[in-house]
Amino acid sequence: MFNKKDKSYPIELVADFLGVNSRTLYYYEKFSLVVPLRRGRKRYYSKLDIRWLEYVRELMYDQGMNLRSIIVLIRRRDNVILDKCPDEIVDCFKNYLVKLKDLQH
Amino acid sequence: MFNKKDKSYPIELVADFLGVNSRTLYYYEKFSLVVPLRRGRKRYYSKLDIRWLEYVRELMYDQGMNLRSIIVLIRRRDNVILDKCPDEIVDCFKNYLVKLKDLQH
DNA sequence: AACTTTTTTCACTTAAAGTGAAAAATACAT
DNA sequence: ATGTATTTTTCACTTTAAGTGAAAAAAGTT
Repeated sequence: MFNKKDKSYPIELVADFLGVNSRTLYYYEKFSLVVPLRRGRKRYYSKLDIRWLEYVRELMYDQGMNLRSIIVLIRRRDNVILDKCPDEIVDCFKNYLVKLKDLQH
Repeated sequence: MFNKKDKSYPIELVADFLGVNSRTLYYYEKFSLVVPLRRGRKRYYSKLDIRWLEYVRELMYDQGMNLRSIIVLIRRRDNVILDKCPDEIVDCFKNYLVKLKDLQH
């Protein structure tokens, strides 16, 4: 069985799911906001990575926070703000994968 | 005696002390980041206001946070990040006032 | 009324966040 | 190995938040 930390999702899939350009994920990586696994040159993201990115997007788009603030909060291990990332987001991504498979047949 | 909540410092003085343009303080007011007392049209800031603004500047300039993030943290009453505003800042401002008086003689 | 101070408005600058397009690097199939 | 497809990287551009300059508007003072 796979677990949440297995890095197995390629960048385009993740970007599509999040509704962002893959360049945005490269951009986030510059700030170590997310660090995918590299097999050769290719990047692979885990479910936890994706869940985390979903939360980052929420903070930035719904709330208007910037990257630096999120980095500050991580550095301060500010659990008040960082522990509020719900499980349902992962399930949402699961559904997306199912839909994607359906489309490919 | 005056206490820290007495609103008694005019905007130009505060702006000078903080090293910002007074327009910046008007700008912050739009977001209710600081709310000075109005006597007629004129604005007066308290020592607590000033201490708070000092801290806001530190978060923004030293750490790179943006206004929205600070507002989010206030709304969440995030004491982890908001309680770190030290008393010395107030003393620093006191010294500034003394110096200013000296210069006027 | 004339002058000063404070506030407000408009337009501009700067930098962060993000994106498009194309070049470069790599992997893949024949 | 050679041509094709995929992924990464670079460059340049757009958009928006934050901040500022200048001048008009409003108020206060003498």
